[in-house]
Formats: sequence, C-alpha cells, structure tokens
Amino acid sequence: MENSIAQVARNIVKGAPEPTLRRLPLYYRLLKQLRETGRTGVSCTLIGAELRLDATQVRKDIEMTGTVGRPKVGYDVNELICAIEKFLGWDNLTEAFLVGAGSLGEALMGYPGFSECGLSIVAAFDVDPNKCHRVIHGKHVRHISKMTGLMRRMRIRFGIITVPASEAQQAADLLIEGGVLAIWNFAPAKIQAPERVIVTNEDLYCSLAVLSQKMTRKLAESRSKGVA
Amino acid sequence: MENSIAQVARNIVKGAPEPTLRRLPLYYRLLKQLRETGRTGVSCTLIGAELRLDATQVRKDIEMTGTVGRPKVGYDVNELICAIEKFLGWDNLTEAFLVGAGSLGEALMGYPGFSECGLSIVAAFDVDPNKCHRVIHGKHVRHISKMTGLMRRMRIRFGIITVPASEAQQAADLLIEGGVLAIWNFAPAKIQAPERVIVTNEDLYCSLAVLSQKMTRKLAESRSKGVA
DNA sequence: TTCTAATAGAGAATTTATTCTCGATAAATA
DNA sequence: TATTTATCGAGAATAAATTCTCTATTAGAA
Repeated sequence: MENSIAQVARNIVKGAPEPTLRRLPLYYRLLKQLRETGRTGVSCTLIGAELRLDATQVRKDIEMTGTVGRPKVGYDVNELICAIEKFLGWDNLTEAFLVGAGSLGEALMGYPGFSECGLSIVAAFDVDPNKCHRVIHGKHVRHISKMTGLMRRMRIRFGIITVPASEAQQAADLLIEGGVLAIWNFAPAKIQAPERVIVTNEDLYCSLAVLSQKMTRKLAESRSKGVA
Repeated sequence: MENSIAQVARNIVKGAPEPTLRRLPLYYRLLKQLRETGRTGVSCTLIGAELRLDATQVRKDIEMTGTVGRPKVGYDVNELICAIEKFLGWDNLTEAFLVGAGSLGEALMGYPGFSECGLSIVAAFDVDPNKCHRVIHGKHVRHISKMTGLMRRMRIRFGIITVPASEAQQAADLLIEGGVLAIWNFAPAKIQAPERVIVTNEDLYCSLAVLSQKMTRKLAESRSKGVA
C-alpha cells in the first residue's frame, strides 16, 4: 500500500464523493454505539449488515478516510471513529450563528450531538423583537442588527439560516457581510452568494419528492395488482 | 417520438433516478415563481442559468415527466408545473400524522407550502401529556396512545417522526401498527420497518458532513496558500 | 421570403459510483 | 501443524448519471 497519510490528505483536498460523505455519518453513529457496548473491532460485513449497505461500498468509503484494517479482523472501532472525525473536520470546533429564532431554529439549537460533530451554535438572531432577549437551550437570541458586528468580533465563520424563504436572501446577505465562510440554509429558497462562500441547502421539498414518488409508485403498483 | 403517456407511466413505475427527483422540486419552485410574474414559456437554458445546472440535465429531467417542448420556444410553464405535480404525486392530497410535538414537529406543522405538494399534516401526537391538548398551527396535539386507533379510522397512510433518536423506533412501531405506508423520519436514527413500508430518513448529520468537509477543504486550501 | 439564432430531442461519449472477482493475510479450528 | 474461514485490499466490470454532439425545428429578423 501507498503512503496512506498522503493519500488521505489528497482525498481531503480533492474531496470525497458526496454519496460517501453522506454515508460516513451513518458509520460514525453506528461505531459510537458499538463502542458503547464495549466492542473494539468491526468489519465491513457487520457495518453493511447493520445499515443494509454493500460491504464493498463500506470498505471503499472507509478507505477514503485512510483507515487500514486487518484481514479476518476488520478495523479498530476507536481508530475508525477518529479517522472519520478527522476526515470530516469534526475534530475541530466550529462556532456558528443561527438566523431565525422560530421553531425550526429552536429545534436546531436544541439538537443533540452537534457538539460531537464539532458544531456549536453560539447565538441566534431574529428580526422580530418579540423573539429576542430570550435564552433558548442556553443560547441568547439577539436582534439581527447586532449580528454582523458580533460575527466579526467573534470571528464566526459558519451561519445557519432558519428564516422563511422570503427572508432567506437578506439573512444570507448579512452573514456574508459578517464574513461567513459556509452557510447551512434551511429555507426552501435558492440564495445568491459569492463564489468563496460554501452554501448547502437543506431543502425538505427535495426529500419529500423522493418519498412522494416512491409512495405514488407503490400505490400505483398495488392498484394495478388489485385490478389484475 | 414514442407515445409519451406510456413512457411517463413507465417512468413512474420504474421510478426516476433519485438525483432527478431531488431536482424536480427546484424546477417546480422556480416555475411557480415565473408563473407569478406572468411568464408562460420557459427554456432549459433559462432554468439551468437560474439554478446553476447544466441545461441538458434539466432537459433530461423534464423529459422524465413527459413534457414536450418546442424548439426555439421551450416549454409551457403551466403544463410543466402540472406534469411535475403529477409525476411526483403532488396532485393528490396525502394526509399525515406527525409523532413528536417538540420544536421540530412544530416547525413542520407550520411549514408553508406542504399543501402545494399534496401533503397535509392533520394531527400531531406526543408521549408527554404537557405537550398534548394544544393546537399548533391549527392542528391538534393528542396523546400518542390515541394514534394507532385514529390512524386506522382516518385511513392515514403517511407518518412523520420528529421525536428524539432514542424514541424513533417506538414511534415507527406505532405508525406501522396503524398501517402506515410511508415514514418520513427526522430522527437521527435508523429505524426497522417491514419491507412494504417506505422509509426516508432526513438525517441532518449526513448533510452536515458534506458541508463540514467542504469547509475543511477550503480552510486547508487557504492555509496552504497562505504558507506558499 | 430567406436567413439567423435559439432551442428541443436523440444518442454517443464521458465521468462517476457501485458491485463483482480474486489474491493475500491472519485468526480460529481440526 | 495444517486447514478452513473471514476479511481486507486492489483492480476489473458493471451500472448510473452527467455532459457532449449533432440534427431538426421554429420564431423572429433581415
């Protein structure tokens, strides 16, 4: 095998394929559960069986993180957990501001386990004065007018948008003004941002579409069987 | 061209590729906006430019829905909207029960536009008696013990899980007992369900992983440039 | 009316992702 | 100790998704 550290560095530089990135957290969660039970080793076969994924696929994904296993034994659980953390950047704490202190914002502020992924929502902001000056899950909600200044002062580089679609662009503009590096956008709206800013959209309608079509197919299928 | 109705029927039966399904709602939203402004025609080029997607890809996606366009003109906005609705099954109303009346549940109950996608959350349920007997966004919150019976009575086939991960399986079991056909799971946990039940997981950690790695890469890049 | 430019649609080519195959290795067992 | 079995790792084969190329068509301009 080739120098694996260099290989992983290269993987991080050019980036893993998105499907792989989306599966890594699933492994990560399972591995933590296994560690809880005192398990120290794990094979791709086992992970695949648990998550209903092809074992080879699991192996290829793990390969991306640079973890090496041993024939007949598999991987060291701890080592693998650390490798995934490192690969995803979950080993470094990122402080985030959240824009939009509605129920969705509140839900995210109270989301368990973000800290394990190196994410810490340190404060929330809202345009509505009635929503400000509260403390939700230990975090202060302030007026949006204070955000940009605080961002610069606290060197916050990560923003989460949980405002209605109609206000998403304004929220994004403020984050950009504050020097944001990455935006996690929960509003069902496309937002414009400079090339340098990373934007990831969490669009529920996209997921719903997948589910809706599966359901439509299933219903059509059962109907045609009923007829036949 | 071949009989397009038969073609679309076949597409629905075998299902569109997931990437296509996830893009269709983006087109749908844009098209509705365009219709608002009075536009009646649209080209793949325009859609692609707006959403920063390849025009050919847009064309292929649209082809799946069976909509035909005209050279030099493009597609009829209205026709395309209807075709997407039909293709995704958004033209039929689906009534859903939601389990877990916390802030995430509340956020979904108040989510705008689900009705345009044929989804209607008709009631919510929770184990916590303190959360019950409320009305959120016009929907009643009842105790979980009532759910299974009501599901059968009301013929509810769609369930949304917004409980903590530790309770997700129990929630799913109750939905299954009530005869659920599809589950939209927002808890960061894998749930076991019979083959016949469609489960879609909305796992925030999976999206976060994509964002985290992009950010890690960007930081590594800027650091190496700073050094060089 | 003729020409030009924009577009859909079909199919080929390319890229990306997944799955299969096989050899090497190490633990467990006979 | 020899054999068997489970596993990793590498690479080939396959499948899926995206992008490219070309042709036909049509609206609008000359």
